[in-house]
Amino acid sequence: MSTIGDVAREAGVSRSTASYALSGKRPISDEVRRRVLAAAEALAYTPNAGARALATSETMVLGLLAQFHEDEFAPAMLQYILGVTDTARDLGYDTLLVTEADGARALRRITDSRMVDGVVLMNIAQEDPRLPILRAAPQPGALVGLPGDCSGLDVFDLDFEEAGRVMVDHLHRLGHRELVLISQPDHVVERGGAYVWRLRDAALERARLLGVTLHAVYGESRQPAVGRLLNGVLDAHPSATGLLINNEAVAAALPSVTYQRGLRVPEDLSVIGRYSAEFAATFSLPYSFIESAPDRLGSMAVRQLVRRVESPAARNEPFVVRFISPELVSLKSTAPPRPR
Amino acid sequence: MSTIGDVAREAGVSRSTASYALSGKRPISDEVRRRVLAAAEALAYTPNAGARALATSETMVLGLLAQFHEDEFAPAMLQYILGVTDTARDLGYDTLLVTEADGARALRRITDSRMVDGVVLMNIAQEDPRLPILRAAPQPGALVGLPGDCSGLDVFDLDFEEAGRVMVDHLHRLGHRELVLISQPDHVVERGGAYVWRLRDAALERARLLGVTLHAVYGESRQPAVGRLLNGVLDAHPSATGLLINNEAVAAALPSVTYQRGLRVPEDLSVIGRYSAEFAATFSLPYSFIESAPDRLGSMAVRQLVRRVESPAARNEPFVVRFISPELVSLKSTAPPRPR
DNA sequence: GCAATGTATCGAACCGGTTCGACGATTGGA
DNA sequence: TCCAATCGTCGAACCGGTTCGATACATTGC
Repeated sequence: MSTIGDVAREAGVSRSTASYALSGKRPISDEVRRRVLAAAEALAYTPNAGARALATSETMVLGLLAQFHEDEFAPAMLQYILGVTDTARDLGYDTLLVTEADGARALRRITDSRMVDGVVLMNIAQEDPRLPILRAAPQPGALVGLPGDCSGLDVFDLDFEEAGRVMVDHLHRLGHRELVLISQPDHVVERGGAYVWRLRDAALERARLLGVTLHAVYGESRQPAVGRLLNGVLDAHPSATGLLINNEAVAAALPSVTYQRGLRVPEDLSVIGRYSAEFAATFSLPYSFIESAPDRLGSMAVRQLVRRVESPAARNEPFVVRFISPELVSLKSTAPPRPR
Repeated sequence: MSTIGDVAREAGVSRSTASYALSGKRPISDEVRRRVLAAAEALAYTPNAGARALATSETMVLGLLAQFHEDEFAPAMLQYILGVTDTARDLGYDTLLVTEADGARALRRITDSRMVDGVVLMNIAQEDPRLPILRAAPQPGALVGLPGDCSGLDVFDLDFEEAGRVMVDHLHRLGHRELVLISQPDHVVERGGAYVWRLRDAALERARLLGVTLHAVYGESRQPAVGRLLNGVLDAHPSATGLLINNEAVAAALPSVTYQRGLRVPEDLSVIGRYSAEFAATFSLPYSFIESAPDRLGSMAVRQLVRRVESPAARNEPFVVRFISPELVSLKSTAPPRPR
């Protein structure tokens, strides 16, 4: 491989002149610039990333910490990841994907060694052990997901509270008075997945205000437990007329259960999910849903991160906590209730 | 952040001595080693990745080129990715995930700039424009998927030909004489997805030998087209008693279609898929399937890649093309045929 | 006609590691 | 007692970029 020294020699100038001609950071005569560019072209010169990182303290790489837990629905994660990698590339960055189980250690490794200019954290827990490390790190970071303590961090998440209220309001307006909300499995909550109770508590509160009965149950995330759970829930609450689903795996499993039981949606049962349009299309889910906008969230996180990485001024701006408002996309899976 | 110079000063030795004490590449007295390690600990010293890469020409990063096409089923890809990242980490490497649409340009970028020590390529096409670049690159590479020309490359893939034969054999043995094989969409083949016709042609050949009628149809990968397609296929071939599915999206969509049509599996229809156990569990697919072993393939590719990266001897070994033999996992979705 | 200004280029230092060759101090053998 | 070998450490060079300060030369102003 050729170095900038080779290019300089080929063009008959010094290394520094070659560097300036390529970067444009100092005025260079047209003649010399032309020669340097031609030499670089001829030698297929590409700057060495390590050397450049050493000299400039910029790697043009962002870290992406994502975790794939047994009890979470992996396909839903993928869209967040693609939102991040696509936007990063648009802004000129590559993405180091880290899926290590010990996220704290991984974070320390990639920040301390200066492999990355910034990091995006996903699967944020209420008390996330990675956050103290991120706050102390020299690089900026952005979160997709809401932790207990947002201080010193840029945070992006869906407004799950509002999502819970929108779901309840919508079915209440149609006349429903008894609903079931299926959340994520227990472990997700125990691990600190706050979005589960954020949506649930807001939904319960709104239901209470409206005089609607809301049964909140935990879900499952793997088959065949999901199917059993769904059947159990429908058996246990025969008079419930609406189903709210804050759990991708349950949503994906629902169609076969309703077919099996001969339930029609929305005639016999109204259903609202919470996932992305992409997810709905992939799994052909015929339910109205709250758009969870994973690509938008990933993209927003990266944009803010890159702002801070690239501008010293931006690094001192106050931190932001930004919620995407839930949008209810209607696929006509809700209707006025009818006793089952 | 502290540098090795800081550590050396703190320990009262030269930078080179500190380096040797930490790496163990030259004998160092116990006393000095102790002081250096203590200093490194006290200063929370972590080597700068860029500097080390520059000095050693090793980045401890592997590139992973994956593409997410509109007409492919994204969740299936995820498992290959995790197979790669997990194994890479076990071997001490981080993973640069590149999902850029222009894979050839991306590959050139990360190899020329020496950001990675090696690359894993996925979504291999018959005539893949990335392969000439990979062959010319200074870093070794490994492929998950079989291209038209394997020369100069390590290649890992499922034995799709054998998979096609196993499917046909299995149903033939049960007494089936008319089958339908649903493949990937047209575009996948046009783009060079050889695995589609590798399985299909082998299945057709075996069916011909056995005197079995095999209707080979293209699939779809997005809803609602998938559902329409499935219904169309079942309408068009009312006397077919077995379904072979080489298409994750179609497999995922099949349960709701069979429920809708009141078809029982395996009583009315025998079904065999081709996907991973993980995929089957995630989507609660009740069909016997050929295990496509994405995690194993990703892992094998990385192991071979790292061997070549780390050992100059291994770099000169002959290239390997290794096929995983298809294993039929029975979930009892096949039975002797009965006219529909 | 000469100082002041501006423009294009060069040399050297630096980023933070690793590694090679040399050197002084100890040890062992003759 | 002297020399060779061994061990532990140091200084310097190097990896391949970027950037600062200096310099040479051309241009402008008075």
